[in-house]
Amino acid sequence: MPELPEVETTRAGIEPHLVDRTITAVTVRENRLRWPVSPELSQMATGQTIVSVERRAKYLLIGLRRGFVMIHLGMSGSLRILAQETAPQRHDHFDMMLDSGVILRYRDPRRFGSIFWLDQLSHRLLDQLGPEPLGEDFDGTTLFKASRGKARNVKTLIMDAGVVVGVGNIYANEALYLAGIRPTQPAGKITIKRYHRLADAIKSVLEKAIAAGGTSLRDFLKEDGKPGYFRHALKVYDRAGEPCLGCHKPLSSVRITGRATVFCKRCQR
DNA sequence: ATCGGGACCTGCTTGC
DNA sequence: TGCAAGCAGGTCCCGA
Repeated sequence: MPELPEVETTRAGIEPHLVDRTITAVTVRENRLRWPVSPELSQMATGQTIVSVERRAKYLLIGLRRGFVMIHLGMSGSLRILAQETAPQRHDHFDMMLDSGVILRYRDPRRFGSIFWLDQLSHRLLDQLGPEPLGEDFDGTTLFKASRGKARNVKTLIMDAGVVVGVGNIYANEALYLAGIRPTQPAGKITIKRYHRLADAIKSVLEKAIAAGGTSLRDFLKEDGKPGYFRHALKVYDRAGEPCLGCHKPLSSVRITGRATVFCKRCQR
């Protein structure tokens, strides 16, 4: 479900409910996620005050006076803010109770997500990540340099978290369409000029998606239970066979490393 | 070193 | 109607 805009939407939504609150209890109902939930999490976090709610790539980082709770939503995860205790549903794996009475509840049917306790802001899953796409240290030159000598296709390149983080399947398709670049193009053959267009397209589509509250396709809901509205702005994702919004030819689809890839043969070269 | 594919899960849609 | 196959927003890890 969540790519960077959905994670950022969630972060911004939960932040005001969490900062300056004290954690009164942590409940782990199911610890078998992508990796086991850190066994010390409940003991370390309970009684502590939350000082920040940040995001790095698709990880949420809840900063406490001492240590961090790190959450990844995987494919089907979501966080909700509950004003009061309600009976947990199937797949509600984790609760964090606050002194305000609010509960932060984690749901993840497929259990591809993860929840870790971190003593410090360092983790093997964080330390190898590339730059943030909306940061100043990411631009066309970043992509150009990472692509030299690479035979892999450009879509796989921009979805590689070691190159740039946060670009998942929806926004990779959208950004390549906006930049007029065919997803199957070998990354090593693309000019720096076109990589500048692509980096700009990535920034643009992510910013617009964040402003719209993310993309709700099947089951993504914001922390308040409402959907995001960027779905209506998608130009190619989930539109295979439908007319290109530019030239009206039917959109083509292929699979690239197992992922649905939609593009326009005329508008993307 | 680089790359593609498998693996991890559940739930919904599609097609026979 | 029922059942099985196929597919889904992620990404680590392994073997080639």
